[in-house]
Amino acid sequence: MTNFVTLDDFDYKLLERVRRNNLEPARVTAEAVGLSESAVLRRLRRLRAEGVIVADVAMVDPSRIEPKIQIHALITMKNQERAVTDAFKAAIARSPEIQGAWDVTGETDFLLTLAVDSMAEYERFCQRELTTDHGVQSFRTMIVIREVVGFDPSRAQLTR
Amino acid sequence: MTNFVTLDDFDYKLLERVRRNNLEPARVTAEAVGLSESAVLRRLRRLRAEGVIVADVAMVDPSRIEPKIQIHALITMKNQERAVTDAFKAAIARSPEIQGAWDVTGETDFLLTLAVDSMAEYERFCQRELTTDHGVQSFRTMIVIREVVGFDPSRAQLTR
DNA sequence: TATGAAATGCCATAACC
DNA sequence: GGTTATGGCATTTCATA
Repeated sequence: MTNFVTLDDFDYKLLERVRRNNLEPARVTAEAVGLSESAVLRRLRRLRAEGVIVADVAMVDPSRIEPKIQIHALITMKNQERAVTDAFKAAIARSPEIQGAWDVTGETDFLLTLAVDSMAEYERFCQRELTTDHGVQSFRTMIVIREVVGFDPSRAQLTR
Repeated sequence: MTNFVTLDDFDYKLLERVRRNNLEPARVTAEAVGLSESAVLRRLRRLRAEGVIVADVAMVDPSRIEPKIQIHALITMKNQERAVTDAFKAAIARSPEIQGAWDVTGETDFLLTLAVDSMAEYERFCQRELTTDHGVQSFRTMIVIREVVGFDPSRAQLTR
C-alpha cells in the first residue's frame, strides 16, 4: 500500500482526463490520448486496483442546496504529549463539521477547515472539541469571507 | 447558477451515495434507495443539469505517484485597496501550486493551501507571488507534517 | 409531473491475436 | 497494445396515476 508506482506518459494523460471527468466514454478518451479503447480501460482498471485512483465520485455544490459557513481554525496545544494529541486527532477526525485537518509547523499545531450551517453550530463544535479538555490551549478562528480559488477537482490532493 | 434548489429525501439519498461512488450501477442504487432504475437515472440527470452535481471525477492519490510537500500560508496585505487585492487574487488563482485560497477574517487577510515538490519550488512561488510587489506585507508559512483528516470526497465542499 | 416497465443502442468486459 | 464477441448498463419510449 505504501510503495510508489511508476507511470508512463499515457497514464498521466489518462489521469489528467479522468480527474476532470470520469464518465467520459473510453472511446472518446482513447482518441484523445492516442490509444485503443481497451487499452484505456485496462490502464484505468490498473490505476484503480493499484490505488492511484482512490475513488470515483460526484462533486456536489452545497451552496446550491444550503448556505454553508466555511471556517479555518488554528489550534495551539498545551503540550505535545502523544496521548493527548492522538486523542485530539481522533476526536477531530470523528467530527462531521471537519473538512480537513493538518498537523503543521510554526507557532500553531493544527490547522482545521470546517463547514457549518451557522455560527451556533461552530460554537457547539468549539465547546465540544476545543474548550473541553482535549489539550487545546488556544485557537484562532478565521471565517471565510469569499473563496478566491474554488475547489478544483483536478487539483484535489488525496493523502494518507 | 442562481437560485437555490429544493430536493426531496430521494435526492438527498442519491447524492449521499453518488458522492461516495458515482460508478455504481443504477440498478444497485435503485434498490438501496427504494426507487426504480429509471427514476434513479432521471433524478441524477436532473441533479447534474441543475448544477447540484458539478463534476464527476476520479480522485487521485498523488502520494502514490510523487511525494508532495503540503503548505499553508497566512497572508497579510499592506492595505485593502480593491485594485491590489484583486490583482493578488488573480495571480493566486493562476498559480499551479495553489490548491485553495480563502479571504478570511482576523489578523490575516488570506489563507492559501499549496502543494509543491520541494521547498525550492515553494521559495520560487514566494518570490514570484508574495515578495514581488503584489501588495503582500507579510506571510506566515505552515508546513504540513502529517495529514490528520485525509481529504474525504463525501465531505468535499464546492463553493461558488 | 412523477413513476415503473420494456425495447433499443451504447459501452465495458474478457478472451483472443 | 490492438481486435472482436459477449454481457451489462443507460437511454428512450410508453403506459399509468
